Amino acid sequence: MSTIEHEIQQQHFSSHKQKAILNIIFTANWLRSQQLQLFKSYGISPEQFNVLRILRGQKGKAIGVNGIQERMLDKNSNASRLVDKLIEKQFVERKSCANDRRQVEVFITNKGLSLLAELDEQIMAADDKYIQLDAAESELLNTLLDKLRT
Amino acid sequence: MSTIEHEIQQQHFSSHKQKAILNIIFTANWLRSQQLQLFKSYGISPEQFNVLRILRGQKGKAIGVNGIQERMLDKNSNASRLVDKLIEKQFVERKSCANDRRQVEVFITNKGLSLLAELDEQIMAADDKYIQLDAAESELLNTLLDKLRT
DNA sequence: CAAATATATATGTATATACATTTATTGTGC
DNA sequence: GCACAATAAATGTATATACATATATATTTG
Repeated sequence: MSTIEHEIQQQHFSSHKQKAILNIIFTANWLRSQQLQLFKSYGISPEQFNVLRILRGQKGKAIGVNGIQERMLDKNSNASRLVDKLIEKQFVERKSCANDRRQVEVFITNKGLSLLAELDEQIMAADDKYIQLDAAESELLNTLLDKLRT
Repeated sequence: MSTIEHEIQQQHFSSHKQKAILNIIFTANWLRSQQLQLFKSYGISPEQFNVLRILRGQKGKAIGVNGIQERMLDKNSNASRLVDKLIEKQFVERKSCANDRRQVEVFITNKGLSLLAELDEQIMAADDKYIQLDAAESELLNTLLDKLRT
């Protein structure tokens, strides 16, 4: 019994669409909670982890704070400060850009890559375990979410 | 083109499931962003709005801070402080409980009900407009999300 | 009944988001 | 070239979450 009705103790919704909105928000919070413990044990937040993955995805190619922001899951986040936190922990480096001195170029360090290699694997293993969807259902879910935002 | 691939500029995902996780989190943030402007014009946050709706749902029946927390979309939120903010704005009242003096009973005021009546209608109208799912698709989405968390 | 335990709520602190503003630099029109 | 707008990033401040701890009251147990 993990219906949204049960989870938020609400029996009536004005429409399936309104219910879906609450369900998406609730499920996103639930997902975050599931992952938090693991993140915490590595001294990093889900948002910082997201930034690290973006940087790894660059494969050494230069990216600025703006580029990170555009690729983030939350477009209203504040990449500048997240990068600060990651620099403190030596997971990323900041280099000033020669061509355009307004820009900075952000790179993931070897220490950052090591962390990701380990944490990423554990997060994915955990996800696979507690997310009760098969590939076809996941694909359908992606289709619906993409359509929702069209 | 509002596929998640495009939105976060990432072409490769390790599985449909992993992609779905990012899609849910991204979509929840997107939904929040869509609603924020409207909330802001009424001097309230989405989380405070959620608390007000919970209180309205009580139809005058007493509920404590704990009960609010259990019904919230984010179980890790902090109902106590959200109630504080709502009291400042006179949208809710706090009464000490006679039977159990540890508890407080929280009620929505007429001012709070008026706000909800107006804002709720506008939020739902806006949602209907920018959420591109029909009732059947919404129902399917709810089924998938409920299953995911099983 | 007193001491220990449990419960309801509040509070302290670190992190993150929302949004306006600031600072530094670059590009453009005249 | 210079004033002015545009851009990249950083910063200030309010709100919210995550989690540990504190405070008050209630319940249980010896």
